[in-house]
Amino acid sequence: MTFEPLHAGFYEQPTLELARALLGKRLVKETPEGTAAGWIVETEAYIGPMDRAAHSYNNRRTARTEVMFGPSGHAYTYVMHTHCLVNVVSGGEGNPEAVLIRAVEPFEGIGLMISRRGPVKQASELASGPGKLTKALGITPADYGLPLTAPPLYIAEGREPTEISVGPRIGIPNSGEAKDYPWRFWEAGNPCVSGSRRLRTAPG
DNA sequence: AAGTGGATTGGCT
DNA sequence: GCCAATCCACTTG
Repeated sequence: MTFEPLHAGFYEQPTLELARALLGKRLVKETPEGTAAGWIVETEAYIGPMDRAAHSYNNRRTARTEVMFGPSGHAYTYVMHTHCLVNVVSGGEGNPEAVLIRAVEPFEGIGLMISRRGPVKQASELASGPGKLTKALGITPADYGLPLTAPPLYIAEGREPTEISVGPRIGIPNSGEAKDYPWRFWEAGNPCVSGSRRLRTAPG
């Protein structure tokens, strides 16, 4: 099954707005094994030169960050420890900004996701983290630089998120003030958001 | 040429 | 909560 990709203009909005707007959209990856897709339920914004947590902090331009300096709407993939993470490039040409996709809710190709991820207790755990979702959807470092406006990797219209929560980003304790910026967005109460299992016992 | 440190995850205490 | 797994970009010599 194929969905209609969002047009390139969608990615022209400011990065913080884009991070919100991506919630509820569908992230789709087509491979020879089949199509896997999920609703985006968690994102984080990384805003170039002034964001110490961003790889492009201080306009650092290297082979890895090169795609961030290019046009919006392309994929920035990179390897973290043993996992691949995927970002949506934003900010427009010359502005190295991006939105990290941190979690999706499985929508299509769930059997395929299970075969890639191995057995999980709950379907909500299949893609409830930035490294999990790339494995579940089959996104790899080979997807670096791909436009998100056409197969095999693209984002399509989805649903309206019920309620959006905002908070500081995850896993950047050594980034000075930047660690407290409220640049993480997620669907309130959605069990597919990263860390949901951990937080389930301590809600307010 | 070698060392360092992650935008993580899963398993064990 | 702690820690190993395991890889690569980037820095330093």
